[in-house]
Amino acid sequence: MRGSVVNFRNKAEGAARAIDISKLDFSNCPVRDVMQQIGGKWSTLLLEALSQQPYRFGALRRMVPDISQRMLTQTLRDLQRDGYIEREVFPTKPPSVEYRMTDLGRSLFEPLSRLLDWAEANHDAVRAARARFDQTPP
Amino acid sequence: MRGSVVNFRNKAEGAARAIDISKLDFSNCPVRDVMQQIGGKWSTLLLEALSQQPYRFGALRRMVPDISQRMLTQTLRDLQRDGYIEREVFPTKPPSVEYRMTDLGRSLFEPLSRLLDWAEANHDAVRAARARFDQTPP
DNA sequence: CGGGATCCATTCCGATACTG
DNA sequence: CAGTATCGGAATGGATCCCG
Repeated sequence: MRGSVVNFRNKAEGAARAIDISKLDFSNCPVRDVMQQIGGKWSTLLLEALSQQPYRFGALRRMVPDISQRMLTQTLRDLQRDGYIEREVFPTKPPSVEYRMTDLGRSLFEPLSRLLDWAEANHDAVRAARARFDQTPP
Repeated sequence: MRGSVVNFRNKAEGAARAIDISKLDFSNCPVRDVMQQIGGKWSTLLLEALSQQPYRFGALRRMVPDISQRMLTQTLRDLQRDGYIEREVFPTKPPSVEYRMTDLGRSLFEPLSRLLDWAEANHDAVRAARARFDQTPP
């Protein structure tokens, strides 16, 4: 398993004592840290869009019709912050801004894409399981 | 791309008119529907744990020391609802409950695991990008 | 056109207390 | 042991208005 589930080495290792949870830094866990961002409501949708080709702000907005302007801006900024996408401003009037994937983003999207393929292929099975669960007596 | 980004066929296709967003059912989008659950704060951690072997409630609690009892219960129920894990109750005194992955869960964890591998391998790059972004002038 | 700033609703999550 | 119930705070996301 990737280190431990929480990805840290207990400094009191060898001492079979209880560990002080408050002293641990769980943000060092890659699973948590990366999945946090990927798991956002709009992240994968935008990564999928930008995996095809660069798009401008307005184009992305049209591709994901129910995203708010605020969340589009914010999600794009967060993806840029993590190094998955780049932002280029063209000083035209009115200005235009283009977003494109970075190499890091493309390397992320490789395994991510396989997961999305799975989601599409097994969506029915998941929905069926859900329906079954919801119908059994409480 | 998997259908459109939002995964629906515009029924007014061919008519280049604006579509009525309020009439669309975005929950039919597998990407959204599956990633929603996977993206939860604890889901991947628990899936990773259970991908190894079945575990009891208390064991999972110890493997993820900072999860609350409430969230452990709830996340496990949600994962069970989606068909990724099974729950078996042994009517001992006191009762013991074991959680194990289903075939569906194992098939999900295959691509998911690749993504977690990526996260572990590229965590430093992500953190570096983040630090760079946060240091550039506001 | 591509945002920033504000305000508000919802949802998520943790802490605590109680139970078969 | 493995939950359930309730509460409150934090985080998340949407709506609206403004701006260069």
